[in-house]
Amino acid sequence: MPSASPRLSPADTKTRILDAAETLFVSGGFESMSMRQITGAAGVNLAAVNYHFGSKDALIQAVLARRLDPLNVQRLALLDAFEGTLGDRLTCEHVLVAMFLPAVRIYRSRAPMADRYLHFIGRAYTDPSSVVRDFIHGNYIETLGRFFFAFQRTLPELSREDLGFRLNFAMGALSGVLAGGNTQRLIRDFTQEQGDHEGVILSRLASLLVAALKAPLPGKHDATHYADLVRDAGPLAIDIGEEPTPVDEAAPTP
Amino acid sequence: MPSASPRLSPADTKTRILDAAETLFVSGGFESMSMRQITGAAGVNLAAVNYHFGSKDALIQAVLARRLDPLNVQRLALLDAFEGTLGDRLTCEHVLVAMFLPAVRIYRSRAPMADRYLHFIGRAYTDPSSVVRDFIHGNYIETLGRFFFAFQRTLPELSREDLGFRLNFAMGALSGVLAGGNTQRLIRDFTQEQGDHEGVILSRLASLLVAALKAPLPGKHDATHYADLVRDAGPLAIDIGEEPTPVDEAAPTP
DNA sequence: CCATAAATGAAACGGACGTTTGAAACGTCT
DNA sequence: AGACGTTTCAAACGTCCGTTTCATTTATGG
Repeated sequence: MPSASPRLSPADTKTRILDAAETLFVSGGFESMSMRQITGAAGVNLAAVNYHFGSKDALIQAVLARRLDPLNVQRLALLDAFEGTLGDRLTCEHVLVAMFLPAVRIYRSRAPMADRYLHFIGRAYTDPSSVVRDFIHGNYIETLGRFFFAFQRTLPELSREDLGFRLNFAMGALSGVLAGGNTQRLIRDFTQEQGDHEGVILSRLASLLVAALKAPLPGKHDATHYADLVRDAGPLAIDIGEEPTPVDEAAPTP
Repeated sequence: MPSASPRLSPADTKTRILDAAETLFVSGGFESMSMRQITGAAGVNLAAVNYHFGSKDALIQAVLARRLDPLNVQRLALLDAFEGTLGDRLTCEHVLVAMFLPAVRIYRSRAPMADRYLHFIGRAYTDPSSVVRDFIHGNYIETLGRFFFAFQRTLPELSREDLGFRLNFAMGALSGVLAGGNTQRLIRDFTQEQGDHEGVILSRLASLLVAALKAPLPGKHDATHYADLVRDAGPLAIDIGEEPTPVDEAAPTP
């Protein structure tokens, strides 16, 4: 009879911890995943996380970096390639493709894992904990900055702050969708009956985001159409309570 | 000299707790807000939360219900009014108006508070904790069900599951946008230079969501356009690591 | 084969968590 | 005034948290 539990290689231990932490993070967010849950699910000792990563904060940063770093590398490489090839003929659509094609390709190359991967991205971008938010902001502001200037080149009529805001809008919408999971169904739906060529997927996704990025023209007709509906609705007595008293951030208990 | 801290009325105590909890929830999510933070910020005793609400879980449910219940009441009333008035002439756009007009009116009626209000809604719909998720799902599945059938009436060509999925998509996108905060800027942007009549706001919002709800027609032209861009991108060597070993949800430490 | 570094294991650390307790302070009656 | 129900208060409860310690086991190089 072989030994009951053969020792794992160090690389295996680190990978098992990362995998377990990633799963728990997707299902409950950063604050709700405990070291004992992580190490228990990974089948390693409780002290292993602090030994291999240093702390829980450092662990979640490793979890995030493992998935998001290669994505950003590919995005920047694609943007560089487009800019080098096209020069001034670069369009807003090219930049969008550079942003989303890497994720779409990952989806297609790893079908069983891709759904989880995209769900993870959505969770990472919407997690409320400051550890995750600060990491996302700190480590990807560089990538976002590059894309910001690229978009600015292709949409010169937008001011700095206009563009920054609309980029936030587009990223927020995408994150919200991904955080809901079930992106496999999303992509299948967006590519119905056409075969899932990457071009089709991207055209569906981009058509929504281009609408947010390019300033919608006034379009009096639509406005008045909805104004009619609003008039039909009549007045609504809405009461959502009083203005809350501001919270002072003083220490709770000394 | 008057007494240092005059006793508050019970209603004030409950309201102060709700306000403080709401603020802390928006800034850090459910799991990261502690009872000592909440009561400290509200200026009440630590035991007050358990006395007035019973538990931390019950408190967050009260926080959520205070803001979301009146919203759903208004949404359902508006939907009823539309259905009663229009009958079979009800359109997909009417149902969208019934869903979003209450939030838009709240925004307009309480300018300084509305931004925080919409930010709160976004956080509530994206919080990863199971307490919040279960409450959202349990208490609003009824409202969602009513809107589901209304949408189904106006979009009969979509199957049950098709429509359910696309509703999830639309709600996810909206939640992601709202969770990012700064919705004041969003609405100002969507209504630029036209005065912020409700009809204009809704036409901007709805134009995005209608695109998600109504099945996008194949549109070969767009697809091939993006396919060209994808071809320009060339092959990408993407490695996101191995398939993670599944996590067994066994108890961490007995 | 033994010395050395790397990795794991079991157990405990101080602290923060949500919750409970029991007494004190308050408002409200007859 | 006094009794009663309600609300506040300080203090402590047991539990779980992230982290640390230190002995032990495993792999590696001379």
